Amino acid sequence: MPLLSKQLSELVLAGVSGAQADGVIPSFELPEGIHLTRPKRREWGDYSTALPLQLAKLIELSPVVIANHIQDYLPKRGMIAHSTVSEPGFLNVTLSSDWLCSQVTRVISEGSSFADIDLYSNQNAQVEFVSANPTGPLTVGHGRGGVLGDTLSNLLGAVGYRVTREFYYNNAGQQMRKLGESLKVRYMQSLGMTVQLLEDHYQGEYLTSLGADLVEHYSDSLLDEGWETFKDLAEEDISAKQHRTLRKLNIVMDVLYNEHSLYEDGSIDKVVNKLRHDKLAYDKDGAVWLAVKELGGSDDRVIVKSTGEPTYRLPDIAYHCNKMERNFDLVIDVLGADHKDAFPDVILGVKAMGYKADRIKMLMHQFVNIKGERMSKRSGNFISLDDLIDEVGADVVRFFMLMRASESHLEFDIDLARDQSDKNPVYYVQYAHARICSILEKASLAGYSFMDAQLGGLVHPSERMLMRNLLELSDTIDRAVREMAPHYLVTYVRDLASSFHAFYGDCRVLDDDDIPLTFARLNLIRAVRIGLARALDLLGVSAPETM
RNA sequence: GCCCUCGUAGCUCAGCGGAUAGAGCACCUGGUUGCGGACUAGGGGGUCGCAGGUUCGAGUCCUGCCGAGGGCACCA
Repeated sequence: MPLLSKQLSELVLAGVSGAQADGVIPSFELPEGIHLTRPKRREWGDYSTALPLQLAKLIELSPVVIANHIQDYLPKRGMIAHSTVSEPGFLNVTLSSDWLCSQVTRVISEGSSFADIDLYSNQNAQVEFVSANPTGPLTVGHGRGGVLGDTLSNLLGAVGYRVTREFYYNNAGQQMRKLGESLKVRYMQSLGMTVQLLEDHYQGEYLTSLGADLVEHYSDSLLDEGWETFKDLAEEDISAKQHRTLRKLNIVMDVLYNEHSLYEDGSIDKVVNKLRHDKLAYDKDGAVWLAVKELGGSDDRVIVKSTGEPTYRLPDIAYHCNKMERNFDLVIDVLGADHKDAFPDVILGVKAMGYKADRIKMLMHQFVNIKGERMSKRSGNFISLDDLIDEVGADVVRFFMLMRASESHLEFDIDLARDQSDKNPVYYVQYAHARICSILEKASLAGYSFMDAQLGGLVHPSERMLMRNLLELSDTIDRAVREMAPHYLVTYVRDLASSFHAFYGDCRVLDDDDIPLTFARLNLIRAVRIGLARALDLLGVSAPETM
C-alpha cells in the first residue's frame, strides 16, 4: 500500500492542480511531493503542510489566500474528513474516522507485511558490517555496528531489497603474524617456559586461555610449529567466538569475505597493474602510491609498502571492486568513526578502476561509552560485547544501541539497562505488546470472535491517535531507509507503545454492555499488536506475549 | 595545523526549513473497589555553545570562533 504521506500529498497536489485548471491560481510545475508535518495542537488536525507559504514566493498571492484556494479544490471524500486553513498560511487536514477504521482492517488482513513497501523489489543490496579482524573478542563498538547493520538490513528487506549481510575480515598481513607469535608465546608459557610477549604483541587474556587449551589438547607437540600454525589456530578460535557473540544478538552473516582470498585470486595485482597503467599509481621511495590528489582527494597514500606488502587500502579497493562486480544495486559500509576517514580514498580507488562508485554508501557511527556502577567484574575498565550481552540481555543491547542517532556518541547506561522496571524503555514497549496479548487472551476465553466485527465508532481522541501512529510505520521505514537511520524505528515503536498505554487508560476494551465497540477495539488492538511486533522484529528485539 | 561527527531542560537524548522547541530519567502533585500499576494525567525546569549571514520564516542551511570525540602511518 502506498505511504500515508504520499496519499495525502497526492490529494493536496490534486487540490493545487484543480485550482490551476480553473485559473484560480497561476499554473506552474507541480512538485513531486509535499512536506507534511504532524501539528502540535489538536485543532490543527492530523497533518499540516506549509505548501501555501512556500508557493507564495512563486505566485504572487498571500499564503492564506493560496491555502484557501487549495482547500476549495481538495478532494474531500475518502481519507480526508475536513480541512482548515490557519495563519500564517498552513493547510491542515483531519483524517476521516471511517478511513482510519478501514485501515485497521487492512492491517489485520495484511498482517506482519502491512507496512512493507514495494519500492526496490528485484534489487540487490549488500550491507557490510562488524568486519572485525580475527585478533580478539568483539568490543561494544562492534556491537553498535553490528546492530545498526543488521537492523538496516532488515529495513532494506522491508522495502523490497534482497539483502546480503557481509562480514569482511583481514586475515592477512603482519598483524596476523603477530597474532600467531603471541599465541605461541602463551602456549609456551602455559608449558612452563619463560618467554615474554613483545610490546607490539596481542596482550589480551583470551590468548592466555587459548594457549592453555592448546596444552590440554596437544601437550607439547606443537613446540616445533611456526607462527603460521598458531595463527591458524587463533584465527579459527577467535572467529568462532566472534560469530557466537553475534548470534546471541540475532545477527547471522550471509557471507564471510576474507582479505586473503583477494591475494589468491589475483585481485590485488589487478588493481595495482591497472592503476599503474593509468598513471594513477606511481613509485616513490620504494613504495607504490595512489595518486589521490589526481583523483580529487586530499593526500596521496601508500598502497604497497617498500617491503612489498600492501597497506589496508589496496585490498579494501580490491574488495569494493569485487562488490561492484557482484552487481549490487546498493552497497552500504557500516563503519566506526575510527575507520570512516579511509572511506573516501577507497571510493576514489574504485572509481579509478572504472566503476560507478556512487552505489556505495557509508553509515558512520560514533563510539559507545559504557557508564554505570556495575561494570564487568571480569576486567576493570574493559567490557567486551559478550560481557555486555550476558549482563543485560540481547533485547536490551539491541534496543539501546539503536536508541540514538548513529552519528551521536552513545552513552550506554548499564544501570538503566539492567533495571527491569518501568524506567527501562525496552520493557515499556514490550509490556505494551504483552498487555495486548493478555487482553486478547481474555477476550478469547470470554468467547469473543473477531471475524464479523464491523469497525466503526473508534472516535475517541486516544483511539484516533493510536490508529494514526500505527499507520505511520511505512513512512517511518521509508525514512529510515532513505536516511540510513534505524533509530527512527525506535522512536516509532516508543510512540506507538505510549499511545497504546494512553488508550488503555482512556478506553476500556472489553465491555459486555457495548459489544460492537468491544469488537472494534479488539480489532484495533490486534492491529496495534501487529505493528508493535513488526517494528520490534525489524529492530531484532523480541515481542513477548507474557513478561 | 588540516578533515569528519557532535554541542538542545539537572542527566541521557529526539526534533524531515515552518506555528507556543519535545521525550525519558530525576524532582513535585494527582489517578485504578476496572482488560497486567512494568500503567497513566499534570507541574516546575531552556540564551537550542557563541557571533554573523541566507530566508517571509533557522534548533535545522552557510561562514567564523569556542568546546568534546574521532581521524590525518610504508597500522587496520
